[in-house]
Amino acid sequence: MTAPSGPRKGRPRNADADGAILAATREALAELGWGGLTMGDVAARAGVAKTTLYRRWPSKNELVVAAVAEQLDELEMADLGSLRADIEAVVAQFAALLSAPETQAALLALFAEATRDPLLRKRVRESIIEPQKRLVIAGRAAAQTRGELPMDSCEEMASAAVDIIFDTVAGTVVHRMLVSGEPATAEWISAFTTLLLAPLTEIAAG
Amino acid sequence: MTAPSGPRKGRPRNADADGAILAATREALAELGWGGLTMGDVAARAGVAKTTLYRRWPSKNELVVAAVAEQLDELEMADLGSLRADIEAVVAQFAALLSAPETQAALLALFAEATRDPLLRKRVRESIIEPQKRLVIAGRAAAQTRGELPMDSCEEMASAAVDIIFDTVAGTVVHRMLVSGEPATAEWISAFTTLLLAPLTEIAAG
DNA sequence: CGATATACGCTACGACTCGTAGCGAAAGAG
DNA sequence: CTCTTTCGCTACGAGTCGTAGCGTATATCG
Repeated sequence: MTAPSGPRKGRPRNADADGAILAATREALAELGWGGLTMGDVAARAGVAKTTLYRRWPSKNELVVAAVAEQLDELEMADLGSLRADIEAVVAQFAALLSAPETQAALLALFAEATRDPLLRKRVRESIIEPQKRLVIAGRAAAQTRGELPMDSCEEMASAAVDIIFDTVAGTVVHRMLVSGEPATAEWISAFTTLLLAPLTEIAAG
Repeated sequence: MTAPSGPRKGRPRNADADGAILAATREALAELGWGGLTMGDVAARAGVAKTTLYRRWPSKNELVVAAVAEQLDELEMADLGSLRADIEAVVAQFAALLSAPETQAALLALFAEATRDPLLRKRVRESIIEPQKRLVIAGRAAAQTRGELPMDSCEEMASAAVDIIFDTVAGTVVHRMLVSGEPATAEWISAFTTLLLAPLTEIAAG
């Protein structure tokens, strides 16, 4: 379904233009931010006319959402064999994602817009937040099968544990990368993981 | 120093206008977001002329920074007699403040703009982030006098501890309230405090 | 009291951006 | 060849930022 049955008659769209425009949007977003980004500038960077942008996306907001969504389709998670390694991998992944200036500006601009647009907020949560939560769930499950963490006594506690761990990891990394503005060095990741490991078993046990 | 010795001659500024303008800014920011907020609209809401805004703040950015900073000055650190109670109280305060839509939109819009504007980023850190560290400092001092935490072995370690604690608390609460969009229930606050208390003494001890 | 100095509201302005409309030309389908 | 769609280009109306000028209101100083 949703077969992209493009128009069968007429001049076809430039297939390369979409990627070039979205890349130019992310580039401009990194340099100028949401407010400083202009459609004319994006068009010039992509080497197309401004009217071409509006022919493919109805507004500046929609264009930026599409540009960020395309960027966030790369997220994955690996089982590294130990709880510490998995946590450090998750933290490093967050940090790497947030170290790109274009992602910083794009994500925060999206979050800001989402605070007053419930539809956009829902889309951000489903496309960005929940997938990251699955990383925590997978890591916990792997640690439990390895015997590093006790099995969940009940489903409710497990869900709460996932939420609190995710909020702490994501929140702290985001705060450090975006607010403090300091990079997540290997030393910092290791120290934060140590800090996180101490109470983890307690919470997991319930 | 920095005695705000205002001009001694000439018509004095309307003392009520500052508060009205900042309140109008937060209100407009909640309804329209950063991009939708206009200086003319803020002036109309506050019942002043647009030129009055520019007479008191040099730009839209600075006005929003001041509006958000004023909002966050409401936070206070209460001495409730135990470290756990103090932490839970300040987390609850912070969460309650961030549950207001106007604060959500304001903070996120500000952070988003700050990712591209180093000067604005610096202003945000100085006017909003750094002043809130006083809560951590006060809470730690109270806990130390009560004997719940050891005294600082050296100033450098104490400063690092304050930074880490603040980053974790602020980052986690902000993330949960603004990004995940879930309320900070009493259960969540209690669980997060437990998570925070375990490594706290280690860090404080150095 | 008058002179001085500042804040105020109002209007207008230049520069810039959004998003749209119209034009001729290009590129494919039937 | 004809029809349809996309393309780049130019121009436009509406709206915003931040500034300047003007007359007026309200304070301090001599």
